[in-house]
This record gives sequence, C-alpha cells and structure tokens, in this order.
Amino acid sequence: MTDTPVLHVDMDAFYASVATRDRPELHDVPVIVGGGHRGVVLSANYLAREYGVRSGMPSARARRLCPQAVTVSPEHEVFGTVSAAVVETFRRITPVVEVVSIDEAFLDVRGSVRRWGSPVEIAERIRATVHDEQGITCSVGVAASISVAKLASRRAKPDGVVVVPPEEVTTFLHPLDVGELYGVGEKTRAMLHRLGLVTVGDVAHTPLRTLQRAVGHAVGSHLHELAWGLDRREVVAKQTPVFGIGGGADPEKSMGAQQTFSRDVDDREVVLREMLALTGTVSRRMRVAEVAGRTVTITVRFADFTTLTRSRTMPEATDVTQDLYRTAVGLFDALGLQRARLRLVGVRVEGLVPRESVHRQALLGEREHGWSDADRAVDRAARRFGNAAVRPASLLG
DNA sequence: TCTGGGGTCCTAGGACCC
DNA sequence: TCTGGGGTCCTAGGACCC
Repeated sequence: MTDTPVLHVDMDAFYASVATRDRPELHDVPVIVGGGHRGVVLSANYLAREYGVRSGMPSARARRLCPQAVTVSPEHEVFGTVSAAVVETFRRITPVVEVVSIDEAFLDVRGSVRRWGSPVEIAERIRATVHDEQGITCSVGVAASISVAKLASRRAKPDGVVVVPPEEVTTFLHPLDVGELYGVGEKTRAMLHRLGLVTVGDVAHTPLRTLQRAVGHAVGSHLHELAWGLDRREVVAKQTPVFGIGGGADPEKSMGAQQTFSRDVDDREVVLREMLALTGTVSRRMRVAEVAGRTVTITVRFADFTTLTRSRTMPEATDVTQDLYRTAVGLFDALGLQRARLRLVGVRVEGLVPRESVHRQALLGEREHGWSDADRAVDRAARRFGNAAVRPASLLG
C-alpha cells in the first residue's frame, strides 16, 4: 500500500539538453534552441535562464537579454527518438504511463512497488537510468494525485525529486502563487491578483461562487478543487500522436496548420498560395489518419497582431484538398480585406470523423469530381519522391 | 528583429426545433 | 392576443498548455 503512487517525470530543459549533450563545448555557455527570424525560444539551458531567457519568449528579446548565448536549431527527429527511449524506460517500470508531451509523463506505480521499491526509490531509479542511457537529467514529483505531482516536479527542478505526502498537500500548495496552478495563465493570474487572490491558499478560502463569477463557471470550480488538492483523475496509459499509432492515443478532434510570413503580406495571390499549401498539408495528414472533417476554420493575423477566425460547416465531411481549399478561400474573400497587411494565415479542419463513416453520397460526389483520386495520387507520389516533389502548379516558383 | 505552431476546452449569442 | 423553455448546432473569440 502506497499513499503517493503518482509520479510526474519532466525532462530538464529538454530540447537544450538533447541539443548539447554531445557537444561539450556548449556545456558551460548559455544556449537557446529555436529563435529564428520572427520566432520564439523553444528551450533554453539553465545558464541562459539566469539572464531571464524563457521558452516561448520572442527570440529578439532573448537575444537582447543574453547576446552571448549560442543559438542552435531544433532537430525534431532527435528529440522524438530520445523521448521515445525515455518512455520505454518508464514502461519497464509500469505499464500505466500517460505521455503528456514530448518531455513529460505521469506514471502510476501502484503495481510496481513490490518489485521496484517505494515511489521515491522508483523516481531515483528512473532519473539514474535516463541519465545513464540518454545523457540528460530529469526531475520527478511524487504525490497522491496528478495535479500535486505536477507541481512537485516543478519544485524539484533541476535534477531533483520532491515528494508531497497526503498530509502535507495543503501545506505545500497554499503558499504557492496562483499562477502555478494548471489552467491559470497570464490573464487569469492577473485577474485573480486584482481581486487580491495571490496565493493558492487565497483561492482555497474564497467562496466558490465568488471565484466562478470572476473567472467563469468551469475554471472557477476547477481552481477551487485544485487549491484543496482535490483531483480524482487517474493516470491513464496513453501515448501522444508524436509517437505515432499503436499506443492508445486519443483520436484527434481537429487538424490544422498555420504559417507566419517572413514579412507581412498584402497580396491576395500570395495569401491564397499559402492557404493552398497549408490546406494540402492538413488534408494529407487527414488522409494518413483516415479521417474527414466538416468544419473549416481560417485564421488571419494582421500586422498589428490582432487575430480573427472565420469558420464554415459543410453538409458532409471531406478530406478532399480542393473542397477544403474552396471553403477556405470563400471565408477569406468574405472578409473583404483591401490590401490589409497580414502576418499569418492558418487553416484548421474540425469535426473529424473516421473516413469510413462518411456518407456514401459525399464519396460518390468526390469520384465525379475526380479530386479524391487526384489527392491519393499526390499522396503516393509524395511518399515515393518526398513532399517537395508534388505540389499544385500555383506553388511552383 | 517582438510575439511559432499544434492542439483542447469554455463561453456566449443566435438559430432552430419540439 | 405580451414574454415558454430546454436541447442542440453553429459561429466567434478567448484562455490555456506544451
């Protein structure tokens, strides 16, 4: 019987650690991963963080804060390989591994203590194994629930373990800033602070109704429970789509792609060319996943960063590039923009259903137009010769 | 040289239906 | 011969997470 069966394992500065592990010359200098033109920081090592650099920060700002930092490009394939190997390490301990993202996972070790020892011993074993086999460090939070384990791993960083026994949960939680709670971002934190609710303890001692009036019904009740360490959610064995099929990944509810232009664009033809490319990317992924969708949403971000979305739901789900693209263009033209300067465009398809559930009439319609067959020919060619080999004529040059 | 890209969930109003 | 009301779908926006 263990009272702290949930482990949250979080890689320390994952991208930066992987990118520098075989490069000793980068071990003693600030390192930033990502951050190209108009980009953001994907990850920064702890030396760079001492200068205030954080992931998600505009790279221009990061470079101002720490001009001597070395910037490296992300190698997503390597990150994926390391991540998969780490998850395998977890699976040797317990089958109940819930992969949250490329660099973190929850483990339920209830069934593992007989063989592997206490949760803390398991945590240390995992850390040692990941370090020996992958050459990177991770931190582990150990608690009775998912939400507390997640907060504990953050306190454990870098390269440590923090255990929060059940009887110490409120002592642990209540001094924390409300912004630490899962689901409290910049806006909600500012709102709560304006109300004088600064710590998790403040939230815990605020009447539920007051909280809900301030931040909405769902977020309000969610926060109130988290503030008391109430979290009934179990760890569920689950992969993420990053690792491909065959691991119990949830079916995706939407698929999309967006692109920030290297310079703002006011030419309709250039915008539509980008939307066609994005639609092609999305529909190809849909066909690989064997899904079709009914709702097309476009996103337009202007030079001043204001952003709007427009969506249209079609009578039948489709995975046909031309159908999705026509809908997207209709939405764009309905905006009636007159040479507005655009920073970004995006295309997303929602309401995804398995392709075989699509109404037969729609599939017959596709056959008549011939576009469905054309898409599949393009997919085959792309598999054989690479994505760059096949593209609409308007994307050439 | 400010601010990526891929997602999920919630809210709120209006349409529509029974 | 004032106003129902509840459920569901669609649309737009917003917040959040990694």
